[in-house]
Amino acid sequence: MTTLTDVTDGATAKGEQTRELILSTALRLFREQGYGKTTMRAIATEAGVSVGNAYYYYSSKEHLMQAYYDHLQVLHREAVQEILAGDKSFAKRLIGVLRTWLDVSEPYHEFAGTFFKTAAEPKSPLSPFSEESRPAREASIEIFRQVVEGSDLKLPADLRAELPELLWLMQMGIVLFWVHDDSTGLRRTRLLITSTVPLVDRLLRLTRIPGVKGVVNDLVGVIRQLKGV
Amino acid sequence: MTTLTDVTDGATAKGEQTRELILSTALRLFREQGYGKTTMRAIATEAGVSVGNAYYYYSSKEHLMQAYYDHLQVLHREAVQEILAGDKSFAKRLIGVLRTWLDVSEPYHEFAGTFFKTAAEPKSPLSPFSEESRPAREASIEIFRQVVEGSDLKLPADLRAELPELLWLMQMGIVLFWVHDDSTGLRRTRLLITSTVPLVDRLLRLTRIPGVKGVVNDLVGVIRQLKGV
DNA sequence: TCCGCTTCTTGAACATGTTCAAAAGGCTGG
DNA sequence: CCAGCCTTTTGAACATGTTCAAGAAGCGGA
Repeated sequence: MTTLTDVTDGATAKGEQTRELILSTALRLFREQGYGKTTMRAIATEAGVSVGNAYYYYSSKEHLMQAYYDHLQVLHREAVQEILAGDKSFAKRLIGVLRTWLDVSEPYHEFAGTFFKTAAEPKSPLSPFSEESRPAREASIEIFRQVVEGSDLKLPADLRAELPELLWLMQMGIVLFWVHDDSTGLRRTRLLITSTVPLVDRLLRLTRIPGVKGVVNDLVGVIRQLKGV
Repeated sequence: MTTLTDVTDGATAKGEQTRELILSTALRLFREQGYGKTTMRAIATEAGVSVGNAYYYYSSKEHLMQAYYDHLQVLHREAVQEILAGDKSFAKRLIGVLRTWLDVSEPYHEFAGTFFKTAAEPKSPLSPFSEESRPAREASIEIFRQVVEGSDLKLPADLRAELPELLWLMQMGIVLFWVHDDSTGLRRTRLLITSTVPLVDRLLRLTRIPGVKGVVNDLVGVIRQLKGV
């Protein structure tokens, strides 16, 4: 059920401690030397346990990555509350949320690529679309729901209902870009955000124009259809 | 220089033969048992050569995948000429090209995920955005240039110039969807194509409306900026 | 023909993610 | 305190992608 862990039933306090020791050691090594160069043996040795023990808690190296991702999720959600409590402008809220994600994730940028490599594989439970990562995904979408709800944006109800998920998809796109971005200070990704958000904002407000509205309605229909089928 | 091969200088006829033997054996095994379950040892044995010999021609298992991808590219380009010579309707041309890609790629759908897994990793030379796959990418974009050029679509010049690359991006999106699509007969991906293409078509024709035009201009500007920076 | 150079081929060795049977540790009811 | 049972831990063994030093094969020129 949980995405973070593989074993939770009958867990012991000692066990929990070991699990966290392994995770924190792994994340530190990932940060220090990258995902690829960190071996399971190194993680185990550094944490003072055996290799098999690491596998007892995390069924693969990639699951350790997944755990990191969930961790980021929580950090993001927390870091974003201030912004969501303040501004009412839709564009500002969206920019704030996206930039915060960037800030929170920055320390991991170098090896994040490896995670999204795995995430791109459909069968992998680590895919952002998978059943297993549903909780994390929904938590993410929830943030965008807050972005929309608390904003000044006026929209037809059906589009408004669909929007959070669309914004999440937009974020996935930005993440994809971010992963490939090796400009200093992530200049290009920041540029992407500051230039696309106002566009999205304007585009959404254009939905009042009759001709545009028709297209948008169809678009929403398509998305619904694809989700259902 | 080439994307298909690692060693080309001073190649012998015999050498070329071995290279092709290894590639065709690999592709066959990939198709028969999937990418993951096909070991380099199996490929070598089946081809009647040593493991090291396979590595002499293809510097990694993933490069064998890359070779398959280039192969698909050629098949697609050829299969698409008939359509491009016929219809003038932009929507029909685009649908035709996308569907043909689907048909050409169908036999490999099962293990294609593994390729795109790799492709999603930024540093990988197999990434569709990488320098190494530039030739394949440009060949792909060229197809979409043909789609636009020979069509009845009337567009502002700057958008028209940018459009082929945007359509290629759209195809990347569809591929991403396709990789995740396990519906029978790829029903969902086909649905995605038949429902989004008319939308794109309508959206493009909307660019005459002043308010929309402004947004589109900005969008083109953003894309240019991001490509340049 | 023989020498030297490049091309090609080999297979053992290596690195590392993963598995598994066995043992150790710890808890609870009797 | 013991027996039984679940949790935790171990490390050797395994699978497989990859490397590499060594040799074989081919070829062109003297």
